[in-house]
Amino acid sequence: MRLTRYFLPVAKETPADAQIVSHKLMLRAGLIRQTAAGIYAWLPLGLRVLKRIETIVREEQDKAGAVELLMPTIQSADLWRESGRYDAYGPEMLRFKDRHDREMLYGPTNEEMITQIFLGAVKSYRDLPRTLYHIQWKFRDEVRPRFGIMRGREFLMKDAYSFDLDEAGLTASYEAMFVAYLRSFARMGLQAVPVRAPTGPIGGDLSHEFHILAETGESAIFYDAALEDITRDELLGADAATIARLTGVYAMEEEEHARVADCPVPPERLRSRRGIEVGHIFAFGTKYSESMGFTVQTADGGQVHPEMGSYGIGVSRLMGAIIEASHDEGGIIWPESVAPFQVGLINMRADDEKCAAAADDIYARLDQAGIETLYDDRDERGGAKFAAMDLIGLPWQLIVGPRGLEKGVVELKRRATGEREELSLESALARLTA
RNA sequence: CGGGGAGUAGCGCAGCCUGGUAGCGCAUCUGCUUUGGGAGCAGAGGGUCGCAGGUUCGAAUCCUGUCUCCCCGACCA
Repeated sequence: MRLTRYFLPVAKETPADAQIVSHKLMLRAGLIRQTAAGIYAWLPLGLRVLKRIETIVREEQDKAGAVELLMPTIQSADLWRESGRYDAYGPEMLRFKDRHDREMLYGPTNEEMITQIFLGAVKSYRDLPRTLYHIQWKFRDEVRPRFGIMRGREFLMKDAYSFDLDEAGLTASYEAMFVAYLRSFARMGLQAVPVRAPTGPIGGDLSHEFHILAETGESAIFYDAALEDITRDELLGADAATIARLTGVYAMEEEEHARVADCPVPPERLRSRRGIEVGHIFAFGTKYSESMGFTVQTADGGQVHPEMGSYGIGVSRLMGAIIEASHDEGGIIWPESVAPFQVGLINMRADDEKCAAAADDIYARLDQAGIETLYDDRDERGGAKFAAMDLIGLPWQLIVGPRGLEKGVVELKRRATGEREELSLESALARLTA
């Protein structure tokens, strides 16, 4: 993509409304634009990252055996009356009427809808287990939206729902999602800490929150330092044993931790950090299958309410979490897996015919090699180009200028470390395709 | 919902107290000089001062109402 044809409004100055670093950088790097409190437009560069995150989540959901569908953002109030949640949900749910005076709502979550869809099609134990998911925009009318995309009112969420015949099946479905979550976050270059979540009024059920450790996190986490020993490779290859190991290690949110009379973790190993909640999974059993009258027939001719679980990942929130975890004074440092482009190609002298021709040629070759490249072909000073490129945080910068061309080299810079080296074009391309 | 703050050019701000018809920096445009880490000089364009009403000869400025945004708290993925 040529910058002279792209839409990338970057800013030197930080908008006054932004408080935390990820919000500031997202605004400055031209990823998002605020349109109302807690509501954002995704600009081209931000949309690319969002889609990359979404793709990782989708791939891991598919790998875990979940099946994708897409449910609407708008739901009818009647559906929520069936489960009894229409009145229970409170003002966080955005309600409105259509032209026929029918009560509608913008979905904050989809348990009711998925249950309705599923029960209309499934009558037999033979159709279980199943896990369905979708990646869709949600709206929750937060009292106080803040931190940019991190606590927005409109946000993109992956929510999965599992249906099992019995509790053992539910546990298996839950663990499959647990693994998918560990892998998803690890692939995004994040270290996620699974925290045992309060089970709430539903009772007796499993629930875990996944937190990214960051100073700006909204919750305080207390955990055993042993959690830090777990490597990225272990998380990528996570299995039931990994889960057993992880869940065996103490990790609690502040409120829960405060209630623990005898913390099993010796003080020297107890760590306290702040965390951004990017995922939440829970097994709630038959709550919705009962309230919505969903039964399946068993092998022996009986009827049972399927055991259900739901599993959420804040896809849009993850972008903020990734930036919180990966940035420096110059701007964002995207992990390669979610970077909007892999390479930023900088033409130092767009007004120099030879240099421009050389850079154009390199751009074409990168394109042929399938390397996603943002090509800064603007006639600007080098300094402005470097600063903008650092700000938007692409993993690699390839710098082409008359000075290097004379020597037959280009400069390759790795954003994360700032390392720069002069290479022949061939070696640079080899490096980038490796 | 309680408490606090702010709406003036695309962004960041000054002007308001003490009314006299709007200014600075960045960004944008033009020209010249520049060109390897956010250039210099000269010039230019861009704002019904959130909105509505009121006071006044005259309102960005004073008064009343209203909308929006931000922060702290409570709440929450």
